[in-house]
Amino acid sequence: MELSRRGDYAVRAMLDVATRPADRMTVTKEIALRQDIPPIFLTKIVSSLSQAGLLRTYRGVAGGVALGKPADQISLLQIIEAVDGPIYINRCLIRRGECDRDRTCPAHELWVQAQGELLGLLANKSLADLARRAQELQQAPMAGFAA
Amino acid sequence: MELSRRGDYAVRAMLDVATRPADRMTVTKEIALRQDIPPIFLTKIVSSLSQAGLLRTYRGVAGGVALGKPADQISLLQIIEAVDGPIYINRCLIRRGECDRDRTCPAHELWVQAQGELLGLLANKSLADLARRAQELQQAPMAGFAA
DNA sequence: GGCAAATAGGATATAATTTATCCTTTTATG
DNA sequence: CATAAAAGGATAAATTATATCCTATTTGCC
Ligand code: SF4
Ligand code: SF4
Repeated sequence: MELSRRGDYAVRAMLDVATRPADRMTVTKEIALRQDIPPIFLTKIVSSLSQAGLLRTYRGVAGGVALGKPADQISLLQIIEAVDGPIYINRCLIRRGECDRDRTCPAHELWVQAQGELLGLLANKSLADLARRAQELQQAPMAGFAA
Repeated sequence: MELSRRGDYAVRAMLDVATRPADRMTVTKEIALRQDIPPIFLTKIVSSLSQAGLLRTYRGVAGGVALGKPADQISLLQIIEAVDGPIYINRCLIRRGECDRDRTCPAHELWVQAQGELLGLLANKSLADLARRAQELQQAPMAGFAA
């Protein structure tokens, strides 16, 4: 019932790329440093994100990674499913018939609903939303003590 | 991101007890048979449910288990948390400060919201709701082919 | 061409968690 | 006292998650 580290890392990595100047390439190792993600592990994650088309990667000396499409066309759901595969909150939601009780199981209906809401939320939240919010949070004045 | 087997079993076991005649005791082994749950594993689950007050258990020859309180006062959330511990969909929701980025992390806010919705759904669905729905589903006519 | 810097990918190690069973004890009934 | 049930501790087995290592490939630049 918990998001994998991979998924959390992937979101942070995408956010890191999205909040850098778009004209310069971002290098995986630097993302790892800034975001405190195990560097070699991150290369795997970047690879998945790249295969999903969410990142574009460039090899070689001046290489690095950049967004594969505009940030407002990348949803959180896409990011997470790119690295963790399809999300399901119970196994009967993998596909119909995966659990042979699903026709008569009242819990099944509940999971269908819960999953729908979760996926909806993630599908409607874009990387651009997050990036915007990230800036707000960074600029936010501290709830300071000295007036 | 997936419910544990334990959690799924727990819901089914509770539902099984809730849909039996309340005057007779239900025996764990029989629940296991009916619900197709590994019997010894189920004893552990029953034990957790009992410690959480959701089941009352009785040892000895005429023993067994019964609901610990009325079915409409038992939420799905209680059942699942009784066997799996507190639900959190990302580790920053375990407690404040668990991830030191949580003050400035835009993803954190998303998880807070998602978790709120999920827990709300589970907290508002009672075992009685499920039991009622179970009866409906059993009585429901098949979407038959022969007219 | 050859070196250096970057991603790609396969294999593998390590750790953590989940699932499940075994064995012994305790409790209650008749 | 024999039997049937739950309780609980220890442990096994399986699965999954996390992370690293090593080699290959691509690219820019001198
Ligand atoms: S919730 Fe019901 S249908 Fe889904 S896995 Fe559990 S038993 Fe099967
Ligand atoms: S979502 Fe943000 S706050 Fe939560 S664990 Fe990930 S990085 Fe930390």
